[in-house]
Amino acid sequence: MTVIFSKKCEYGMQAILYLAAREKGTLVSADEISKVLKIPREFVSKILQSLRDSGLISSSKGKSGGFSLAKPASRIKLIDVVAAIDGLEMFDSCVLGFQECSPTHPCPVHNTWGPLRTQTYDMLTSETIDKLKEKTLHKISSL
Amino acid sequence: MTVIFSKKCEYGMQAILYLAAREKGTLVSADEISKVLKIPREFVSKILQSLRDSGLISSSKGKSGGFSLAKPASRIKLIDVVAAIDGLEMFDSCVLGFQECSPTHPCPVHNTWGPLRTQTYDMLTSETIDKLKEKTLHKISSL
DNA sequence: ATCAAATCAGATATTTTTATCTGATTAAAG
DNA sequence: CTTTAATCAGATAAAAATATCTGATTTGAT
Ligand code: SF4
Ligand code: SF4
Repeated sequence: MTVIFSKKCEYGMQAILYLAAREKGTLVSADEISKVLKIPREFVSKILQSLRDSGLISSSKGKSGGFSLAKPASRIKLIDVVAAIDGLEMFDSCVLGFQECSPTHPCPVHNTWGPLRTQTYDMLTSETIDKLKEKTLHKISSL
Repeated sequence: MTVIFSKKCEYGMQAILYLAAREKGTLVSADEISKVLKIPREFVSKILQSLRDSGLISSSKGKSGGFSLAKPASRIKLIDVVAAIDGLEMFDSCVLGFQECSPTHPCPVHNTWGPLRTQTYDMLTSETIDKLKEKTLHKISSL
């Protein structure tokens, strides 16, 4: 089973939250992120590379290189990470796994699942990651 | 990515809903379920076997054998299928994938995700599958 | 008795996800 | 210029999820 998002996506969200919390213009290495968030080093490294390809973060090579947000935290939302890694299809698909999905042929849990799905989407869309900074730092302090 | 539940679990929910909708004491073969719900035959067969092991449905072997609910549809809920196949851990875990989870160290989306998770649980828990019968039939007619 | 149609258990295969390895490149610092 | 610490791309490995196969057993109908 999974909890909505793939590991890649979860780690990606954690990492970008960490970058936002950590940022004062500084570059953060994959190694640091790996240690703080307890994510396998090479794995998070690959995820960071893909987020860079998506334009959410940028990177510098060489000694004292690392990663940083590609734009202000006030302009990045968690949904951006989801879109970049897992894609947004889940917000159009049925929780019961039925293929067809239309208002005229709702699945049996349509009435309750529909609104929940929308709320989940809103949760990822409404707040920019700078707003989540404090809570991220508090959370990380407990890892 | 996944949409909360594994394929096995989605198929299991579909199958048990179909059994509830189809039931007039009749036995339903794995082949019929496979064809109606468009699920690979051998795969749904395995899933049905595991639901039988869990005591949710019962089966008869031999010609004109098949599956039926082990108890009245009014006493089965979708959460039973989730518990039997995927387990209930998702309702205790973090949408961002953080390991530790406690009210004192909430993850950054705690305030919004917590209630949503509870609502999702409620959705699967509040209605018994006989209540979903009509909508299931309508849904299936469109496959 | 034989046949046909079904479940059943266990093995196997395929695909996807998760994770690691290898070696190349880059750039700062000594 | 050499060392060191980092990203990078591509290949590979390991694990989990998804799907199929194989042959045995059961049971109703012919
Ligand atoms: S919950 Fe409603 S909208 Fe979503 S797939 Fe089912 S029928 Fe379609
Ligand atoms: S959402 Fe809240 S309860 Fe759930 S894991 Fe995050 S902190 Fe814990």
